Amino acid sequence: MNTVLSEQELQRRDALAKLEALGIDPYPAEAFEINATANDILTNYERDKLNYKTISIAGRMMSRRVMGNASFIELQDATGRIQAYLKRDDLCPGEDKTLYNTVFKKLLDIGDFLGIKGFVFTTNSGEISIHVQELTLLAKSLKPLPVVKSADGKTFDAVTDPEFRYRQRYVDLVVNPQVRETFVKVSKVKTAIRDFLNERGALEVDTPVLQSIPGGAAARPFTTHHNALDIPLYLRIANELYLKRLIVGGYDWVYEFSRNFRNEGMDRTHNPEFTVLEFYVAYKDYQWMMDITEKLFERVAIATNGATSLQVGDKAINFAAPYPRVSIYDAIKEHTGFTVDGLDEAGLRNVCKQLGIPTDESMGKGKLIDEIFGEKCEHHYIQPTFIIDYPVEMSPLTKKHRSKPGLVERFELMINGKELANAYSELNDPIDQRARFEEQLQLMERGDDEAMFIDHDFLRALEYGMPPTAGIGIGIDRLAMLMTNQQSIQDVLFFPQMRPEKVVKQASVADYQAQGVPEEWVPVLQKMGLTTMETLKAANPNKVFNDLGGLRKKMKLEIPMPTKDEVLKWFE
RNA sequence: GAUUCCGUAGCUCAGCUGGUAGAGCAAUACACUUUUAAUGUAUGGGUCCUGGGUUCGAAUCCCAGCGGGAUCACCA
Repeated sequence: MNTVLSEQELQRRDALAKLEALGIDPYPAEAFEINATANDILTNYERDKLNYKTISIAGRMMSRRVMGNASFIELQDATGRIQAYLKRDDLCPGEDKTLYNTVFKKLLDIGDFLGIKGFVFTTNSGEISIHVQELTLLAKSLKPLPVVKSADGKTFDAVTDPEFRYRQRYVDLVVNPQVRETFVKVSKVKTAIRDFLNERGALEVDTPVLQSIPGGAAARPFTTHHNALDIPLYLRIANELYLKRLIVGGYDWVYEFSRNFRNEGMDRTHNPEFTVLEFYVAYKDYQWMMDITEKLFERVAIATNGATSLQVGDKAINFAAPYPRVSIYDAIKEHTGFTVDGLDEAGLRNVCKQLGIPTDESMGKGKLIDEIFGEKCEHHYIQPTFIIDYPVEMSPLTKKHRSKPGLVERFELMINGKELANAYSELNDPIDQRARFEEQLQLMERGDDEAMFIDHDFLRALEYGMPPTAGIGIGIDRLAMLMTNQQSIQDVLFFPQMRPEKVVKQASVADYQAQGVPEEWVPVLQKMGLTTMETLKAANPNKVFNDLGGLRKKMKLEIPMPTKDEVLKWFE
């Protein structure tokens, strides 16, 4: 990040000063009353012209076409862009034409926020426009926006650099309307889920983000420290164990949009913080959960895109319920030909070897089966499919299967070759749960750094009794990616994680003054690239003195030259 | 973390086997008093990501670093 001002930034600061000199506050405090939006005018004006005789609208000026005593600008508000027409003598009915000639033409810039009052009309070339009668500057913009133009569906000079777009998302949102659209859809996904759950009597809750035991999932947490308590705390990797405590407490359906944090790699589908919707329902099982899940996804698809069918890349995905249900063993058999049902650890390792899947000593039975599925099966499930009945070893919080020994009542929902949701009949036998946690401890000792810790308070809660419960976690960011047809998680998060930007270290004006440099010469030294005291002192005093004269002329500064002796003191 | 590609004006991008840094938009000034990304003329604007090296000479070649993208690994 460079803090030296560019030519255009200096011009805008100059315009700012001139506005103030004219008595115009570039950042007025008063509210600006609005009675119309761009989209409202464009969609309704033609059939309701009488209602647009005295409109008041505000937004950013995104383009300006001056033609002598008349001009056209484009105003962009939250709903879109509309053209406005300014005529000098309408804007300035009296003798004083300053507002048009100076303020509008010289001192306003693309990106400024304006409030305009006037009436709507249609131009000769047929474009619905606002005839401006009053113009108010609402906020001056000091940094030039990238100018993106478009016509006939073609876009010119669009800002596409991902680094620019993610670091300065505000600019991305201003100049790329389709990005604003994407995030509106992301919001619709969440609203649709809330509506769906609230209609059925679910209770939205909040549980701790700071946890002393990061439980409920297998992942590496971020660690932090609480000063007053003097204890380590972890940012949550999941909220599962807290929601189940609430089921113990007597609620029968709770949900939370949980911001989770995992200290792992980042890529197109992983951000260190991400959102998972979890919900838990008393007296239900995973069969019921599959029924409700397919209804939920169907609802979300309709709410965000208006249809159950959705084109994602080159694939059409159909969210209409119901979805097929395939056991993980059947899936492996179908896609590899191997029957892994009943195999022990050594047998599974052998299968992995034959399939060319690398294994290591820390992997238990569950992990091995997971590897085979992930490697050979997962990507085949494009249409929504429930993969069900997982081995007990990979599911330490899941109830044992009612009829199939060695398995648990669990499903994952696969869509477009990716896992979108994970759900199960919750384990509510406290004795069994304690034993499962202890197995996790053994995995940890074998070197699995993602195995779970024992949460004794959670076990105590289970000992008071938890009703049979079905629970699910749905990856909201990935669901949003799917629903908005985005390839990268960074495109459905407003501010994806980035390495912090380097701020170019720069001396302040006070630093220069302390060195004896008069304030008016500071910009000149900065122009020479002498932006720190170290570079200044290391510079050749004779050359600096000479360059001062040259730049004084070039920058059109009307300040007297310092003497050479005065300049030499800057280097002491 | 590994591999690979990229980093040039406010923005989008050219810049060949090394020879004084370029265009369009944006900006400034003037002209034109008119519309549909696109009026004309002129002007200003650069730490060619940073630091080394090779060379008479580096935006260009080499090395290292920084930042980003993509692929992979881990995971949701």
